[in-house]
Amino acid sequence: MYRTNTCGELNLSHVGKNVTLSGWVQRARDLGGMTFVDLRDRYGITQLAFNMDKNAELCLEARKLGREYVIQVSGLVAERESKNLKMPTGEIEIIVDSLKVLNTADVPPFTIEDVSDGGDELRMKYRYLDLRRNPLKQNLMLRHRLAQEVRRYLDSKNFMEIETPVLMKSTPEGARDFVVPSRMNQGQFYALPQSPQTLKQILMVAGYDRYFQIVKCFRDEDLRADRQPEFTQIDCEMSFVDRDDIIETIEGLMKYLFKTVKNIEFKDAFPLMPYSEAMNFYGCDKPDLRFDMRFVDITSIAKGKGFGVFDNAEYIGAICAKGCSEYSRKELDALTDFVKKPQIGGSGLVYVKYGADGSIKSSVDKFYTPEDITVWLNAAKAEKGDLLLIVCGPKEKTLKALGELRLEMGNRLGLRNPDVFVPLWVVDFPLLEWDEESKRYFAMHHPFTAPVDEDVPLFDTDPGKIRAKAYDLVINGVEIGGGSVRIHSKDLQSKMFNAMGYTQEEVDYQFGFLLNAFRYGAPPHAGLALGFDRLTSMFAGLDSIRDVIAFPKNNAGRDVMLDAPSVIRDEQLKELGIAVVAKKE
RNA sequence: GGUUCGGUAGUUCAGUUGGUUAGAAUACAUGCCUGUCACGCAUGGGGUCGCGGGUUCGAGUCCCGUCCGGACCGCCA
Repeated sequence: MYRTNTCGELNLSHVGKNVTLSGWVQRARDLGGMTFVDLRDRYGITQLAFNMDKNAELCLEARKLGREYVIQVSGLVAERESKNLKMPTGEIEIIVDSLKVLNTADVPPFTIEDVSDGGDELRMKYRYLDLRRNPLKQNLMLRHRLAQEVRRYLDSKNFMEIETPVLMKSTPEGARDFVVPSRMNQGQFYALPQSPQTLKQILMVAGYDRYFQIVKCFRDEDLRADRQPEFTQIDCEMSFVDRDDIIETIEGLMKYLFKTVKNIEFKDAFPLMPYSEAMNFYGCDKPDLRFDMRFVDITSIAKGKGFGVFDNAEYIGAICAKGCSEYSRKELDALTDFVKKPQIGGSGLVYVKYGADGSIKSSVDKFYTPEDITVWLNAAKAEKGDLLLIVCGPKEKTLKALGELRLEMGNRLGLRNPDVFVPLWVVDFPLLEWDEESKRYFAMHHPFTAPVDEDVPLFDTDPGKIRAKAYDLVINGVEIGGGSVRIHSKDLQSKMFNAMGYTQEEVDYQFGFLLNAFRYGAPPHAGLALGFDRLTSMFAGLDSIRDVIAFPKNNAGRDVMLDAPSVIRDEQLKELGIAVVAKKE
């Protein structure tokens, strides 16, 4: 028997018991007359004590132990002479009477401590060592807990977990597909699912009216801190429901998760915000509502006073930064530089300092009287001591820049506390998005998304104005999930494909299987998918999803531990009927 | 495809206007130490300054190229 107990569970109540433990050597402290060894396993750390007086031979053995050696010890649980109340097992130690080295270990390339000295690349290469560290272990335990609670909750609501295939069919729109060559059908390819979208809709046709799956999805796009080429979704679909049923169900799930996993209670319903409001007042479709700082449109009241930059602008917007009227020239210059960065896209920044003494000082004093500026301050509900930041230019671009500036100010003012969670639903997204390059409409969500009923006539007049029965769950500025009510009527689906410029042949080739299914009694249905990695990282208080994934890929989409992707043998290629044009060795 | 930051000891980093033998901490090794728990003290080994080219009397430092890594933009229905 390798062990009678784990390294995390022994305490004063076990004193006097003989136990056997197995684990890794965290660290050894050799004091000369005695040696202490911290033994670690998944459950914790237990101190082992070796004494020269009592057992010199064994103590000398213990001195030879290196970091990360795998050992097995037996001995007596004893109360410590000097306790360490910082650790759960800190009141006891094991007086070891037998020690067995199960395996030696090379010196690890970085320290296996809570705060490691290892850089990202090294930790990825030796991921199995990184995963021994507490922070990573906590993250994976959190992920496991969340997955179990998701299953428990959805099961209690009559959802069925049904697996869908990983070898699927390539879809033309949306992200690039990862493809898998078929040996038995040479020249043909499977695609890995970007989401099980079409199959879950077919499950609705099949009558499984409440489906869910915690499922891997794949997108061959560039990576980010919060984007991996393979990621996990909590995928849901329901029949005989409308938008508000989905919102209610998923909100119930989220509240349950927050309560059971983080002990945070949400009493009120999550607010609904139309897409247009999010864009006009926060400059993005996933506003961070941990702080207010809504945009104030001062276009009409700031124009026409002879200040060319404003007079020629399509839109002039302001945000009010509370208590920032004493910002220095240097700070304002830094903010101006921030706004003018190419990624942000603003052309410049105008400020108004509303001093605590009621004084008004702005960068446009030459063009505006204090009375003019007071009108802006009132519009922004600014108080003495506040700072007004104003950006102007083409409307869409300016809203985006102002949105980035708002987040930057939120960071600077410490208003984005990771321990505070503010959820909302963004609704009424546009159904279609015009693409300048290909001169046609694309589905903003996907081509099976239903339009808002009263907007259907717009298919014939102004498709760009149609609102969709789509909804995103946003928490703290992060898109946690999204979904829609699906089209189940053949006529409506045709209108949709027409608006997107599809020919009947293209529709049949790409979506024939789904439309066929819909001919046999498709129920009204709707669904949603939650980003499981993002949800977990948010619960863990992390910005990156990499540390909540056991084996993530790096910035370039590589697994540096496995060294994948890699070239394959010529025989393999030949068998698949594939010729590689350019090989990257 | 683009922007930007970085690459120096096993590891994390410092390294001044270009200047003589490239440092610190930690890890590692050895020795001392009987209540440590980030133990302590002493000693020691450890470097292709990512790679290639250039400027220069002289390059870790400046220039060009390239590779690798991070963050971001594009992209992600």
